[in-house]
Amino acid sequence: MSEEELVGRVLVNGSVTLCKLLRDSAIQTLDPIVGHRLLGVRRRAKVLMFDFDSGMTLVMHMKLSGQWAIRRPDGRRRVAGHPVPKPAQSYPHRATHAVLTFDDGTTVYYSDIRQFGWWRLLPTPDVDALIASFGFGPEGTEPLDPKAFAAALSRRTIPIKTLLLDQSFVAGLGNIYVDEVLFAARIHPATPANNVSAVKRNRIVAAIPVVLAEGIRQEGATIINSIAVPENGFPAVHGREGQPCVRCGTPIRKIRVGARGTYFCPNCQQLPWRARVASAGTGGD
DNA sequence: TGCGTTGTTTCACC
DNA sequence: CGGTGAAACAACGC
Repeated sequence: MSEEELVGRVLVNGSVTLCKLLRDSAIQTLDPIVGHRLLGVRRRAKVLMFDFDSGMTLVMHMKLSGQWAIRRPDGRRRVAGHPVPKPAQSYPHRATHAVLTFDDGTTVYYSDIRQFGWWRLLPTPDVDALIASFGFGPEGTEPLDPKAFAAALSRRTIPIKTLLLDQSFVAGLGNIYVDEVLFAARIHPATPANNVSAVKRNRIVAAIPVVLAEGIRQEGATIINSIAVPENGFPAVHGREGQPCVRCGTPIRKIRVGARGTYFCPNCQQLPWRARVASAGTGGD
């Protein structure tokens, strides 16, 4: 969203009112980009990069509760990310920690109710090394190589959900979207990765880019206090504990997998026979 | 008030 | 050394 709205504009003002937003930044002020033109926007995994014509790049991660709200000079507004602050209310909100103003009158409000997100300002040539240091795997928004995916799964015993959350394995999936991918692929989230059949594996490969595309289209899922407000039936399972499965009507269940809240349909997503036996044999559940 | 929340890192251990 | 699982951390709302 930011690309079409902001690229080509000059940043005329940038204020950060939460010191720790730039805590780990090489440069602790936005001064080096104020008065400069935004040349382009990039994304890798969940990291956004804004390249300015001063040779500096603003890099950011919104973590679990970051939000971008763009207000155009004509009053039109676009909001992406966390649902709080409510898009309809007035900005800045109590949770607004940075405001950017561009030369056409466009204003960007960055809010983060949990304050876990971060911004870093650094020379553009240093960005690649920073991104490399994160060790991201292949982009989930791009088609994955099914052979490499199969080989990787066969070597891992951890729950498939935990593996899909690993950004060095596939980059871009968070807790909500992993649950949605596994629902689309009809796989129990606790299934050991090496017990996922070839058919189900291919369903995962197909589902990942589709789920991420829908998440991006919606500009973030609306989940407030663990309760989803689905749009067009999405999210289908995450945040819908006790509500009927959109496919079979069975109440959605919530469990913990790898210490993460995990939603699934107990009818559509069953453990394979091998995993059930293994889990019964060790007395686990 | 302590627990839940998520993305990520760190830790002990095999 | 790498896979694993658990714990830690960030801050806040309920």
